[in-house]
Amino acid sequence: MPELPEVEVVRRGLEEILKDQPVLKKVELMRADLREPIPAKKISTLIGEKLLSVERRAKYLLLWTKKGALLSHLGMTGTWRVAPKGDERAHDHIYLHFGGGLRLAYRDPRRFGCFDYVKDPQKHPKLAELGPEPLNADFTGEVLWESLRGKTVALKVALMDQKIVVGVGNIYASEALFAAGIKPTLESRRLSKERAEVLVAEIKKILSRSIEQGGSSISDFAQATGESGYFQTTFRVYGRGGEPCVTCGQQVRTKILGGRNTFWCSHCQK
DNA sequence: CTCCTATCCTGCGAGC
DNA sequence: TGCTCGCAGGATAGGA
Repeated sequence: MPELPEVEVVRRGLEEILKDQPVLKKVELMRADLREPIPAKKISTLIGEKLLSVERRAKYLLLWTKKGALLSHLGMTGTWRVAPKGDERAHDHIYLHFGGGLRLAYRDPRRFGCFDYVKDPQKHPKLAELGPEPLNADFTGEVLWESLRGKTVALKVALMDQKIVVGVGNIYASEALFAAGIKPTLESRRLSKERAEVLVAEIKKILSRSIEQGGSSISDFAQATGESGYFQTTFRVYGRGGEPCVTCGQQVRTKILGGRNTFWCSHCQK
């Protein structure tokens, strides 16, 4: 589910739910590992603390207490939900119990997600090497262009590289390139500065529009995190291989790039 | 260094 | 209906 917009929607939902909650009373692990072992002992540092805010960095969530944060990555299939007593489901791996009786469940069938305890984000190995946030003002066409210098990988692969820019995953990479009229197979170093500006503008536009639409699903956050109407309705190329391009009618092409299926229109994207 | 591939894991839809 | 196959929104290790 989660690229940047979905994680941001989850962040907002979690922050709303956790606002004014009493202290975290118990962390219940239903298994010892996901993609990696869950550091239960370190995480237990947070017990007895209030959750003060929820931060998003790239596709990571940081649930902050004054002692440190619980780091949560949703992988491909991770979700958070409010799970009242009786609402236990297969693949619930972690329950957070709060003083007032609220229980939050982390569910992740494929277990590609991960957890950690973070004290200083700057020093955390998973966070330290991340590239710029696409929605921040410091992510500009020039910055992107600079970081693509000399790179021979397909532009679409570079967009999914979290060192170049964070939060753009397989769907939004295809969608942003379509919106910018740039073919995903273009060698990264061949992107002109001018076209980099266009691409950055489209990335920002598409991510923020998606967050806005996902925002409407915050109310049913407890049921189905992140599954906003955006997905079914507004993809222009993703998942539409062989179908006519929404702009010109030519067949949408597909190709595996960086191990992931990629969609584009060779008439509209040069 | 950079780039590419395989891999972790379960669920679901397509096709037989 | 039931089975198998291929594919799925991420990230990383290891090899070339």
